[in-house]
Amino acid sequence: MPELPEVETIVRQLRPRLVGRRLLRVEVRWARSIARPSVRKFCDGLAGRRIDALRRRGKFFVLDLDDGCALVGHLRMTGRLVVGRRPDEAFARVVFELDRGERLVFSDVRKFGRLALVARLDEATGDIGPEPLELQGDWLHAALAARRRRLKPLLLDQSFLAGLGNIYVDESLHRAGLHPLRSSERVTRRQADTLARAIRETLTNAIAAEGSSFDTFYRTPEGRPGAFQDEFAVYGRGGRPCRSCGATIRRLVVGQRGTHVCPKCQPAPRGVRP
DNA sequence: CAAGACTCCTGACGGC
DNA sequence: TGCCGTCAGGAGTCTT
Repeated sequence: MPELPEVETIVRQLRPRLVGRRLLRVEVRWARSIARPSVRKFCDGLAGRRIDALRRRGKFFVLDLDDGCALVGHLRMTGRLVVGRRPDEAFARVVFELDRGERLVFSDVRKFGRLALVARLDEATGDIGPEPLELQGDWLHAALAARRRRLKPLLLDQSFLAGLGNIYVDESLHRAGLHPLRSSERVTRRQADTLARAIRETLTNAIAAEGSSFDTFYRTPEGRPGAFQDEFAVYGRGGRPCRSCGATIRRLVVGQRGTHVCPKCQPAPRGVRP
């Protein structure tokens, strides 16, 4: 579920509540939520540590600890982080006891989310691409030309660009007027500039709206839903009129992912029947 | 190297 | 009301 704007919102809201606090004890209720090291070493390694910083890298959140290690997590589809004295969390998978009688809870209905305790960030994230908020057209153009892939799966590939998911790829491609099946190597320099700007603007607007919520799952740590779902141009709007041109938004499947496209704003590449 | 199938999980929703 | 199929904001692995 959470993509870059949702993780950024969570990090911003939790930062003042977590930085400087101590982790007293860790309880793991679903062992596979811990990616590494072992559950035992995870709990032992965190007990007594102070949180020095909270930040984001792609869709990962990172708690830097006072011993130089980091608690790194990925929320995948349904993960959440909540802080409170008695957080109401029916699906708690990992519970961290903090000082001052509070708890940090990692809850996750579908159990896809993962936490890791690592000495170096890339042990948890692997080799991931650059941050999309700093994306520049010249780099993007060269990177697209170096691959021969359809735009949508490439933009979803975290080793190419770190942070975009299904919603924001569809929204960014619509904003840039590019079809998700367009071949990456055929994107012109000018189109790459437009796409880079569309990605930055889409994400910036989504962060300003505190992300997107359209079911019971994503809530900011303050408990509020995001508001960006009200600004969706195409995502989840199949069969409805495009807000820019009035054409009917189409839903197709690309790389096993639901994909939303305006046939007029995003002309299909050669050989693709719209 | 690229792309598709399948897997990990649970809950919500539509149809019958 | 109940059962069943389908779908979901992610990503790793294996096969073609």
